[in-house]
Amino acid sequence: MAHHVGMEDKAPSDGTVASILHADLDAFYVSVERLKRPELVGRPVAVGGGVIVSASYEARAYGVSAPMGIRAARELCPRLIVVGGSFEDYIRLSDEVFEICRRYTPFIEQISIDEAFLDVAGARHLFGSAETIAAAIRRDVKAETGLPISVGIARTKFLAKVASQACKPDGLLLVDPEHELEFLHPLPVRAIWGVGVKTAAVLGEMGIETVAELAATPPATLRTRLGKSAGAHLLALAWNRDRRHVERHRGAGSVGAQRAFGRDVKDREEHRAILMSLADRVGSRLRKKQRAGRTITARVRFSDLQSVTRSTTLRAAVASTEALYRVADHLVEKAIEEAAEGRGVGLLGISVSHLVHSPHLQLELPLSDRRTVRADVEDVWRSGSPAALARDRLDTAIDELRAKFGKSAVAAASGIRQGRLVPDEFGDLAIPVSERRSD
DNA sequence: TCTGGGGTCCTAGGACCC
DNA sequence: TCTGGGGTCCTAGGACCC
Repeated sequence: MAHHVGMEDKAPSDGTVASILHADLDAFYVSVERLKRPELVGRPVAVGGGVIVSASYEARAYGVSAPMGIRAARELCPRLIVVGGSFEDYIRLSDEVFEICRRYTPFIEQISIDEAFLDVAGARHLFGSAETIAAAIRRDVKAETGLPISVGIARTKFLAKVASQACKPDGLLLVDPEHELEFLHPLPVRAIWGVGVKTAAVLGEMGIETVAELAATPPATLRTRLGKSAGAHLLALAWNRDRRHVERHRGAGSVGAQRAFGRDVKDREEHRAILMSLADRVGSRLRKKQRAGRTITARVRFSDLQSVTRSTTLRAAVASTEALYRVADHLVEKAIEEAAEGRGVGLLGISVSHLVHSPHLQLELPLSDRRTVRADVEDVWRSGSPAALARDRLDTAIDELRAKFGKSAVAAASGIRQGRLVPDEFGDLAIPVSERRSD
């Protein structure tokens, strides 16, 4: 890939000065809906379909939060206004916001649609202190998009994130390197990024409620209760030891899609229809990114909300709808056989990981005049069996060769049919490793 | 309070290889 | 043939985040 040209991917911050910003849009989806419908301002609003995905601060005051069923939310807040989401708008505005941030520093790591880390260590001589830059970003974002955004500033990524959470909504908070622990230690352990309900419960059993108490716990005790890595990690964070850099270009590690039915489905044909549309979504997103993946995971959630996964790793990466569908269907079959116990299915999901660049296979073809040509083949599988898929691909390749080499290639069409796919035999691509081994 | 859809990271056991 | 240690890869599940 040609992305880094002359510029480091890792940000320049040396960890001694507070120059990491965490910028986080406030109740993002709700804020966007309010731009379109100003009458929603000041009222308890939530964006959601089956469940709440974003709640305004007025709604949060009643205890409404994501993910909560809409009915339950209405019980807490009868005046709640629920609006449907418009994801294209969210993506467009998110892009606008982070483009504004980019005026101040190229060192931006976007971690979700509504938040990003920025390293402004190298930008201070141009624009002023980190605090000045944060204020400018907040001002520009408000003026140009109308959206409120909170910014936390600290010496580490972790603390910047804690700071932005602490100053929400529409706030700005700098944690002075001299007074980090005074800020951090009184907070509840849940304020730590990575401590969820389960971990907080385990810590609670140990009598640990605040970050200060966590910080004072012997490492060995934490390791035995939370695991080696998690224990060490949380203890480090409790002392604000965090050496992670702001990283640009963090490509996704997996791509997936899932769908909940909202009811019990036992019919395999219905499952297949859903799987095909999921495979199509995942496949087209992969192809758009010029990526393909080797490990396919299918998720099945049963009617009682218990869910299982089955996965397989192929010898070569795939990105085609057809291959994803076939592998996923095989995995779902297996999951149901092994775990359903008569229960119906409430959700199906497909996810692809182990991603590599360039999903294109290269085709090596001997022409009838003894020349050999190589061609990249577009990922366009359509038919059913591996053999038929191979033919389908070859046909596509032949079309391309005709366009590239003209009549000599057309005349050599029968010779081309002897072509071999490299680096792998074609049919292998959609066959799980574990099954192939037996032959 | 029974809940969507997109992700990340870690763990543990087993297979397999040297 | 036995024995051991180390490393990598794969699979399944779980916790967490927005």
